[in-house]
Amino acid sequence: MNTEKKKLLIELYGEHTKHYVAVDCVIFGYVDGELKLLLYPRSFEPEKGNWSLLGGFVQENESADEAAARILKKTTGLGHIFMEQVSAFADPNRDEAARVISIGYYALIRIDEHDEEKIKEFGAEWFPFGKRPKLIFDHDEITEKALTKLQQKAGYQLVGPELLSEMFTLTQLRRLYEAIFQRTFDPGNFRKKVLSLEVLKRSNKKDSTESKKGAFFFSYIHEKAQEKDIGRIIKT
Amino acid sequence: MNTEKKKLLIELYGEHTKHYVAVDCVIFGYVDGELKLLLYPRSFEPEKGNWSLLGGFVQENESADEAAARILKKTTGLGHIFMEQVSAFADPNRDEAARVISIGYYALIRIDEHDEEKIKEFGAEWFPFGKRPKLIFDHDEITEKALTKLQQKAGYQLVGPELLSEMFTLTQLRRLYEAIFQRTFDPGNFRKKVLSLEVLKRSNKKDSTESKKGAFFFSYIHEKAQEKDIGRIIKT
DNA sequence: TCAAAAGTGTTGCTATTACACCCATGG
DNA sequence: CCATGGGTGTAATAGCAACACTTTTGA
Repeated sequence: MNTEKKKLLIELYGEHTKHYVAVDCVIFGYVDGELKLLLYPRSFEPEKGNWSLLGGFVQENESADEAAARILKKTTGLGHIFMEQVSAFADPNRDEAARVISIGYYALIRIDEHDEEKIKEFGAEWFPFGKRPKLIFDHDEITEKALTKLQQKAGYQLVGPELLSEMFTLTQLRRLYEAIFQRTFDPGNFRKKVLSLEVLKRSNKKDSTESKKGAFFFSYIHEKAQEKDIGRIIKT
Repeated sequence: MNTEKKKLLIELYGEHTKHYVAVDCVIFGYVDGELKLLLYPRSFEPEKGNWSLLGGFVQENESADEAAARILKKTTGLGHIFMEQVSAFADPNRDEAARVISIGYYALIRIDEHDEEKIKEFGAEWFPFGKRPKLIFDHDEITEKALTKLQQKAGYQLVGPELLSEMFTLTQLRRLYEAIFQRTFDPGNFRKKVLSLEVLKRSNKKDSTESKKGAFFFSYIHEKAQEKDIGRIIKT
């Protein structure tokens, strides 16, 4: 298409309204048997100082995925993080200052690996999911939808590797699942189910901090896990 | 918040780029044992004349849901239609003429109820899902994601009422499910499964067009169906 | 009368649940 | 030496898939 023509088209589209488009990130972490949420005090009016999701505007030449990754990198120091889009939120009154259409994301990060300095610099804090403060605008709604999406994902694929460290015991993995699904799982049955997927490799190291006997550390076999369709793990 | 302050904020947001935001609708219908898709020839450049999803821009004071409903109403004459958001599509190069962020939706409509005149007026046509033409931009991707979402929904809730007429036989419902999931279901097992949900009411009328014996018409008990969590119907 | 769909019943298998029980060991 | 989590085994059950079989009636 030549420039002349392109100019014409832009004029054609031009009769329509343009909108601010932002991304808002629900950042999940996990530590001490609890699912956590990384929240930020909003740095400008309106709602300045109140807790909000990590957000930012989508710029000229980046996709929403790229915008979310850029903002996450800038504020946590982490790249190559698992992220997934939740949905778009486009109520014209969702942001009281101006119309901003937001695309919601959730991210899973290993709390022990992030850059604490950077997080402090922005005043961010980790909250237990169940004890999070009220958030600004529709961020509570975004957060709840994000948890639902996370549960869906965790129901079909093991989410251990994204939230735990490289090596973990099956009890740690079970507690993570208990945190995500807000229910308990039978230790024996959970172990059998998870091992039957054949995506975990047992190391010869043991963790002795959580029990007298000591529990073997497992790690994720990434290649095997890629093979699609390991089927439903948790029935909801 | 006073106007003075508000003005200031808008200026604050103002440093960021604004974007065109559109909605694109994957319109599913069902007739003659086939899942159908309603497609439109694009009315302006670029890609003028090529097949595309039904789309339109999100205006100043409407949500994306409202925009989708408005556009659907305008082009099919139908209101109160089941619609669900698929996801946002925000690749900066997805539309070759200008950057347009699109929010994808899918809709389920009863083919026999729509306004045929209106559809003709726009040159739209129904295509069997499996024999649809190549679509413009990323509309094929939107379409595939929409089918996945539809399958997810149909796996947990009966989608009969949205796509069939008020009264339907269990065989008709089964064929609809076979079309959605692109596989066959055992007639006996499907019947038992569906009836066990207790959301269908048998009428005393029979349909005699499809078999010698005649099959009872069923209708949907809307109140019962609203009760959340009828559980997984189809395991995928 | 018989093909073809409607509708019911039976059977075998698999996945899930609940729970019993042994193991190892730090306090 | 015993309480605690690690780890294995098992019996009861529920859900599902496969398919046999019976009913009805128009062509």
